[in-house]
Amino acid sequence: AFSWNIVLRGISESHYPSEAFLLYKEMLIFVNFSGVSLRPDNYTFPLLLKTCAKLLLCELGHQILGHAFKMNYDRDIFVHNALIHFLVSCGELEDARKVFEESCVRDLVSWNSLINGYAKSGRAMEALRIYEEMKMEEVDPDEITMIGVVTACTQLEDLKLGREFHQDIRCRAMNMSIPLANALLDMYVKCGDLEEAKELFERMEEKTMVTWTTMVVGYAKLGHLNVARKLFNAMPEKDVFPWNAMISAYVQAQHGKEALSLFHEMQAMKVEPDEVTMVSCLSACSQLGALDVGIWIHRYIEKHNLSLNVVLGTALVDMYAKCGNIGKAFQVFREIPCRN
RNA sequence: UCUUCCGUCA
Repeated sequence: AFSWNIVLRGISESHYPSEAFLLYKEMLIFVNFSGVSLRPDNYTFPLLLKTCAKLLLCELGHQILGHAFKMNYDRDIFVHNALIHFLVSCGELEDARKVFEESCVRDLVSWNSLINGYAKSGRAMEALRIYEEMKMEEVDPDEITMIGVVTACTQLEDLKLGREFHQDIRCRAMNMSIPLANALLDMYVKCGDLEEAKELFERMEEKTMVTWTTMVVGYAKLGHLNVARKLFNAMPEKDVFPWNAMISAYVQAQHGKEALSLFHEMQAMKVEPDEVTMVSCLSACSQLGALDVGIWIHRYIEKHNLSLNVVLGTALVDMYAKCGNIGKAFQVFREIPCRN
């Protein structure tokens, strides 16, 4: 099982994680030279559950869980923690909580899975409450715990509490990982404390695209478009996220022209636009009455088979309507699945 | 070889 798990892990981190399930099936029917069949072990199931969580395959996850329990891995801590994470990802928070509470095996990772799960699902207050419980039970938080509670502060726009956590992190001399620094940065930005964000940003010796994008968004949101743009230009590398951030910043500031010119620049740099890019650019077209670009985007969407969901559909309808082509607007409107 | 973390949209 050891070598199978290694391959399984590789596949899970690849571009085609769903292949992992095929390998798992093979694993179940595999019989080795001596005629001994292979058993998935307690490392196999967490891997599979994680992949289910990532792909939101709730049904399949429950099936795999059934296998794990049948093979008596129902008391394995890694399986439990993976299960908590899986349930949280499927939005089954109550069940995740139940598994956690009824679990006879519980460690820091279990707490982290639950806290971060609640925080990511937008239930900040509950995340913080669980954190309090954790401290009552005298479990020491680590930097991953802190990411969860800082994220909760971001949602609540609770700058005061966020600062307290930042202080805690410093006092306990916790490892300031990049994700944690990014989470703090995001907290300061969303709470409107750009000064603190800037200081932290400048002190970070290692920065990722997330770090830069967080700052770009921060300046843009407060209307400092030129500062945002300078940061954007200074970025050592850019994937679709920063491009989207900058484009949408221009759109929100009613600077449709700059938005579309960035859109062109982005393509020149060979960055693949996605659905978010399209929505922003369509808004820009609406602002400018740029029907030609709008039609071009519409074709692009069709050519690349980007799914016409409500958001994208609405943006298209809006673009056609505002650019004066009501007939086309109606036509697209009728094509939108599950309208609201 | 196992579990937990960050940024963009009408």
